[in-house]
Amino acid sequence: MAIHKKESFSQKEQDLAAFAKALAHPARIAILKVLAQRNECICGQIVDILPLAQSTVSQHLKELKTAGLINGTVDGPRSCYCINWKAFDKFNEEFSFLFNKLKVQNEKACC
Amino acid sequence: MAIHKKESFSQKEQDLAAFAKALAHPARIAILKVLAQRNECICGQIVDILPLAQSTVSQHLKELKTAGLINGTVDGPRSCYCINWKAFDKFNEEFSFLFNKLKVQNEKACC
DNA sequence: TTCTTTAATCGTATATTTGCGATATAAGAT
DNA sequence: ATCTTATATCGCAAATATACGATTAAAGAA
Repeated sequence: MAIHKKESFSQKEQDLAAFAKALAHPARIAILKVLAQRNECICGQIVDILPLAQSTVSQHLKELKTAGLINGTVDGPRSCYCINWKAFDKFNEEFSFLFNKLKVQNEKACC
Repeated sequence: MAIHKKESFSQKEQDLAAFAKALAHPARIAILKVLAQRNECICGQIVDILPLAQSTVSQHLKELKTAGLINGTVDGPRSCYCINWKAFDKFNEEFSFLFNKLKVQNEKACC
């Protein structure tokens, strides 16, 4: 592909895309669902639920954390994770700003 | 990676992930923004705005269309696109159902 | 100290995505 | 019929993502 052009887009566009990207895998959706239901979880509990190897789950958790969707803290030999609701709120807002606001003013018939 | 395991997740998880995936690139966010602002656009107008080749834009449009985020109809030699607001509403709902509802009941302190 | 438990990271194979030029297609204009 | 315009598709190269086993790291238990 030669060169990636992601940088040529606005920061907001990149941020929204990055958030969406973190959600763009069913395993990560499933992880978030578990965290939402239980408020917090250690990695092992998630490994027990998902049909994936420990290393794979750990990698997905890392991506979610890097993207800012979850928080994680070390607790002895284990790691505790929970959803970063503030991030969800922020992106929900950005998303609405970009689309829903515009939607109201021009949900006309189109092609 | 051997085998893809996406199939082992629930349909709703897969659907949400697929929607997010369509949003997971700044170029596609930018395209949606343009469509939201102008209600409808032909491919060439988008090509003029984005810093990408015509073939690349066409590919992104195809992905958005396949994922159901936009509608597209042939209009003589050109193609007209617009946002499929119904899809946005549907996924907004799914998303809220999965996360926001749970959020209200347990936005406790966590790790 | 050594053993066990828990999780992160490394290395690697494979699949998918991104991007572009070139080409094909389709319809209106000449 | 040929030319022009607008877009889709093909073929390819490079970058990323996905998945897992093996290894490492870190801390509590024996």
